[in-house]
Amino acid sequence: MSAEISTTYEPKSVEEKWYRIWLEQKCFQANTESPKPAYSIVIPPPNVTGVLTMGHVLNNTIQDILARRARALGKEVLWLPGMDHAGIATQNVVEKQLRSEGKTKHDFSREEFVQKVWDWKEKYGGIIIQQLKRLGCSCDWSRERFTMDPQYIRTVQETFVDLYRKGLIYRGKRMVNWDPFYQTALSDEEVISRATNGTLYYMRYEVVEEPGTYLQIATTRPETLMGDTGVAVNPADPRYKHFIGKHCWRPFPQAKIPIIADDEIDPSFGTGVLKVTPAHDKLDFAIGQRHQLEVVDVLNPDGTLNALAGEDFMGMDRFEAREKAVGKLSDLGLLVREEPYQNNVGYSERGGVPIEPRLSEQWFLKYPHIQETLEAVSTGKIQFRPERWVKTFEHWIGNIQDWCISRQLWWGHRIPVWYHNDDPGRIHVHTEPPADAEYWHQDPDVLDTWFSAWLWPFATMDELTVKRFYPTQDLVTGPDIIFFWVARMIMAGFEYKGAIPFENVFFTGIIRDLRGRKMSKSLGNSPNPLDLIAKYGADGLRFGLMRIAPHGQDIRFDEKQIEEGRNFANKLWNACRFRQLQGPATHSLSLQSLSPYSADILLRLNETVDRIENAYANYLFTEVAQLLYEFVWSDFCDWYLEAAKTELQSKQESVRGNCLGVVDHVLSGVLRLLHPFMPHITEELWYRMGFGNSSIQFATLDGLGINRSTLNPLDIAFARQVYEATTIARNLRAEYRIPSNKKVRMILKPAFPADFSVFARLINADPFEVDSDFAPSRGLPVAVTPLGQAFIPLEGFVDLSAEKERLAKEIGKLERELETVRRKLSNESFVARAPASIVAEHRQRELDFLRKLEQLRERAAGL
RNA sequence: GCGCGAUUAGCUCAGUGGUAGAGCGCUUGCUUCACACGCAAGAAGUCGCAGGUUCGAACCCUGCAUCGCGCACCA
Repeated sequence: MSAEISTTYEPKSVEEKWYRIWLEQKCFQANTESPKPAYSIVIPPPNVTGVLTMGHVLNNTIQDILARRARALGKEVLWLPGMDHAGIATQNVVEKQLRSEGKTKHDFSREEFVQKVWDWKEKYGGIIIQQLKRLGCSCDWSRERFTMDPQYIRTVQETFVDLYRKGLIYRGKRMVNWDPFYQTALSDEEVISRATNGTLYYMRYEVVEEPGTYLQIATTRPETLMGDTGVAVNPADPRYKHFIGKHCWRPFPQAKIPIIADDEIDPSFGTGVLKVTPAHDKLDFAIGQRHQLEVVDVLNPDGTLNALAGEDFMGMDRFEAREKAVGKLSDLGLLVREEPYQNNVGYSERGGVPIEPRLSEQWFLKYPHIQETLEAVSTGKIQFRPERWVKTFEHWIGNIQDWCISRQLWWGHRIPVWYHNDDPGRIHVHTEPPADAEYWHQDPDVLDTWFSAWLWPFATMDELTVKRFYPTQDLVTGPDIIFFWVARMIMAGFEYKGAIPFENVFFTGIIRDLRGRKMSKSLGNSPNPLDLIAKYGADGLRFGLMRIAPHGQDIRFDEKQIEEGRNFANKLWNACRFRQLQGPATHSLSLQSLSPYSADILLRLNETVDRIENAYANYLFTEVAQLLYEFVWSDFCDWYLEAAKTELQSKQESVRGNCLGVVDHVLSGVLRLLHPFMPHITEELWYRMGFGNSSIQFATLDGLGINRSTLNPLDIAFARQVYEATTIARNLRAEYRIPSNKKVRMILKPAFPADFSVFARLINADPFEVDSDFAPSRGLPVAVTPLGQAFIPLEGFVDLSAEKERLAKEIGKLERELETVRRKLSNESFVARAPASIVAEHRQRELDFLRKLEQLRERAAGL
């Protein structure tokens, strides 16, 4: 059982070994038949093209902590994993591959191309699943799902058909966000606005009815002027009132266009005159509709200009065309001036190019259950953590627009709609094609990836699993997909399960580099988590990251912190190693004869367990990590184990045994408490130490806390006095430049009779004498401690002035502290209004300071 | 323009009314029989600024500044 433990923990082999065993033993499989209470969580499905990022590490570590904590609390846990087919991202990977071979998707039929994507997926997809396993994630892999599994596809199609029949899905010609790079429509959420440096061009259009009179117009997009079908001013603008109803000349291709009045025109912007291009701007389109302006679309789907723009522009890219249009205006003497201008331009999230507002025929969804969704979050039926995201959520819901769900891609869920070849108005909306399929053609578009993702919490579950595990308890995700995913899942939950899909949503922060920049591939500032795992172990990475991941705040990543995680694992390893060198774990906890130090550590363990409980209740994972770190490193290793060495070396077997019982109790508890954060090392030590015969992940936390009434408060007070005295005495040693490993003679003039052997050990005093009648000689260095005065009889000369100076410094410090306390106590309002306990505390402090001062002054006076 | 967040030691960050904290880094001393991925001791902070509430404010309120994020506008 007790194989020898090396002095340095080597995570790699241990971590890989345990993960393999866990899988073999099916430890993570959820049992629908289990009588235990259910706990479930669904993974935010990573893209099938994805590789593990620091964001994934954070997100999935938190989920694993929740899952493993739930197991420790006796729950039947389902952590359901899977992947998203990630429409654009995946299609792009394959298209890129084709481009490198000098081909495009149009060299293949649609079926062939889709097959190629599947081939890619089988061969390279899902690397991230292996990476999540390396991280230690306790997902039920037997239930791994993909958003393009046959069953999932079926559910998506049924949903589409159902919503169509309910009238919530409809087809329409509307202004949509068009990505000219991928040549597809996008939802509003996929457009990100970026401040962009551009130019505001001032040009002039001649008024037809008044030759020689010009209207000045400011625009950032001169390349669309060929699509202008009107010029608009504010009806109340005195500068232009008399032009309303007249016309002006569009310079090229030359045409008469009307001057109209519309309230939406802001007279203070630019010149107060807007050129109206209904085909290429949302506002212009709306104005055009109101005034029955013609719609002239001068752009091709790929962002080049078409024949309507004129022959000299035809085929030209939109940004080249901008230069050319400016040049042409200038040549015609119509360009007045240009000025630098910063405005926000909508970019395609995926394509990275400016989007074009474009009029096109698309499928839209009217969101269901908007009101219930809003209420679920506002009333806290679904808890957002941190809560502040509720406001963002409410704002979005309040301004919600219909969702454009069709995408002009090949990879994805094909829209289950067929149009009759002879009469395109006749449509067949069904999960199955029409019986006389040869007379029909299917809609070429696929659905937005999020249209499958919004069904994730239940579309991944069979009937029995839904019954047992839906709704889920926790969702862990980034706030960047609050609209894309979180909000929509709630609506789908109401629509199809009549219930919320999850009770809590934990929003993680974003991991940034030390300069505060988002981590990204292009910046090259994102460390590879697998390199970090190789260097520090998965447990080290997990713990290190959790210790710096404040509650929902962004995180500045510093590899030093991960190193700390590794060091902590090593500390734990060596604490266990120390215990193991003391003999086998056959000692049980006996509360009958606890030493003061044992009583103290058990109380601190109790307090730590309580605080951890409380931190978990509030999803404060960083605090849990911090509490465990402090307890293990400081309370247990630095203080308790060092104090316990005296008992462990006792000749009395019962003293030794009692102490080992406490050490085992605390260590076994610590391993169980740490397991959610550091699953591998805790499992390894659990077995090595002989604390259990089955996996630690199912070990409950029962019996960890000790009934406080069995812990003698006087014992605990004494232990703390010893610790305080130790620090003071060690400080004195250091002041006198005595190396910490050097044994020196010390004499304690005790304040009260007690067993001071542990004190002697902790301050490395040998020989150590206790002498109530000790009469120190002049200038003998002293540490004034709660246990009494500890003297170091130095060999040879004693530097009187040095000791004098040292005492004066200490006295000065104490006097300042005393002064602070006294000032407060002499304040009548303080004594009258502050709670009695606070006042009493201050009084006690005053007494302590006085007592110590008195002793120090006495020593100083004797010099 | 509206909203949200941040501002605490050189660095990364804890700390929601009662003596300013941790780790790293720094200084000093230690291969002390678990651990140098370690041990001990130490230096280091007008808690962004200005008001207010309170016996008492890093913490609550108001205003401001700087940085970041989101939404809207974007001719």
